[in-house]
Amino acid sequence: MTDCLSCIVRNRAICASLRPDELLLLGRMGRRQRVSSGHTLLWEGDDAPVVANVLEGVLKLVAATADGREQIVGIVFPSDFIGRPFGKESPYSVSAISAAELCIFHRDQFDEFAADHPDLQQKLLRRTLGELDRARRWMLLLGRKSASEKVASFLLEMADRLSSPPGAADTARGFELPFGRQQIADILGLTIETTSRQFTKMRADGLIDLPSRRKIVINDLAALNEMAG
Amino acid sequence: MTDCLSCIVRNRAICASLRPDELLLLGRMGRRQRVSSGHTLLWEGDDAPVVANVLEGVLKLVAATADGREQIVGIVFPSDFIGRPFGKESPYSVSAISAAELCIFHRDQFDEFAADHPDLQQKLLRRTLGELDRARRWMLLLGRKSASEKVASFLLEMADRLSSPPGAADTARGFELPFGRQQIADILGLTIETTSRQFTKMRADGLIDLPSRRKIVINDLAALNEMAG
DNA sequence: CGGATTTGTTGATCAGGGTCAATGAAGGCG
DNA sequence: CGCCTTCATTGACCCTGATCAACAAATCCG
Repeated sequence: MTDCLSCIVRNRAICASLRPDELLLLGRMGRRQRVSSGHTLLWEGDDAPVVANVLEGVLKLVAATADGREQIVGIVFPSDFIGRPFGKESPYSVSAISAAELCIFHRDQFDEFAADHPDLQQKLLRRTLGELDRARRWMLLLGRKSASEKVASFLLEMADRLSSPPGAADTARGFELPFGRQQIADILGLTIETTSRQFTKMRADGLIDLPSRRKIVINDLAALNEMAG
Repeated sequence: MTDCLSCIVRNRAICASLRPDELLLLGRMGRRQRVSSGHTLLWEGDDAPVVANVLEGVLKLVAATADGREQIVGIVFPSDFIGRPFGKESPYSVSAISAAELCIFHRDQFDEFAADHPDLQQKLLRRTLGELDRARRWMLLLGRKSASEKVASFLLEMADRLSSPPGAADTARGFELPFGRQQIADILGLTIETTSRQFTKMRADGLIDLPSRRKIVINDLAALNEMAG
């Protein structure tokens, strides 16, 4: 595997807890892999033999009913961790929604390594606790919010998670979503039509601009916050 | 604090990872506390200065919108762990829904102890990963399932989690829910009326019996599984 | 550049589940 | 024991968001 020390997510991924010598060891176990948009890494219900760090790109975690309805239950960004340490099959599938680059480990090897490196395990625990908090706020959205509240909440969260990179010129208060409308619908527990109508309405009301399919510009943050409930 | 070695959840809680001498140390930090039904331990948004093991009783984790709509985002049973290690305020409130007995620790003290005891931390990580999986399956239910599918799924999960204690005579395939109808509605993202109607319909269709308010007897497990989607 | 395909928008209609309201059944407590 | 409070059920009605369908706009490629 190529050099962990120069890894783009070196300081943000769980590896940040490791010393250079430990990193070298872990690095030998891992291997980089590019996956193209749309590719599914892990299937719901199958045994998940790998875990990974995301270096680049965005992936989705999808749970589905027997008759094919889909709910996105997690969104994975660079520096996030994928997979299910400590055995068990994956309770959801994992697919790339943009071209992505991963740093993949065999689960068993990773588990073993983690057991010997408490700091790594603590990083993983912190991350998992954060994910759990996020999932639970999301449950409130899915269970109790109206379509307009859902879309407003979504835009605010995305603005927060996507427009942060400090290098970027945030002159434009805009950002580019890594999702299409159907995926947004699958995140919010709505249909694509309702989602689209909400976007249209928000634009008509002047809350946002939609300069292109995936671009969002927020005009009235306060109103959006109000709307999110 | 009283004796950890004779604790009812000794072998099921995260403490199971500790040796007797370690247990003694942790035991000195903790204190038992009874809480009565309805009492709220932690409030959403407030700093959460404590973590705890549940010895007895059932608690709920509740997230709410500004205007008071509530969604139950977690259910806590004996041997489960409560609270948010590693700082931060609690993103949901925690209330007892039956009389309960807890084993409470100061968060900072607990964090410190955990940092020195990797096995404990691993147990906590496993538990948290399990909770995250559960939360995600729950998201599918909230976002994509119909009222009847929600209630069927709920009954199946409760049958699984509640009727298991091996000592109990499972002659009757029945079990007693620790929730009232409103709480079930808050778990499923429904209103109390819809929930009630679904129960009534299932009884009319012979799938279940309702010998008393909180008792459930499952007559047709296969049909219920079918219905859960 | 231009046809084909995918993705998004808009409209019309419908139904699942919410809301409001009344009644009934349990459980609590003096 | 019997009143009172809480909790659950049932009914009537309505509204949000789903469904079905047509069309428009990007994007993909040869």
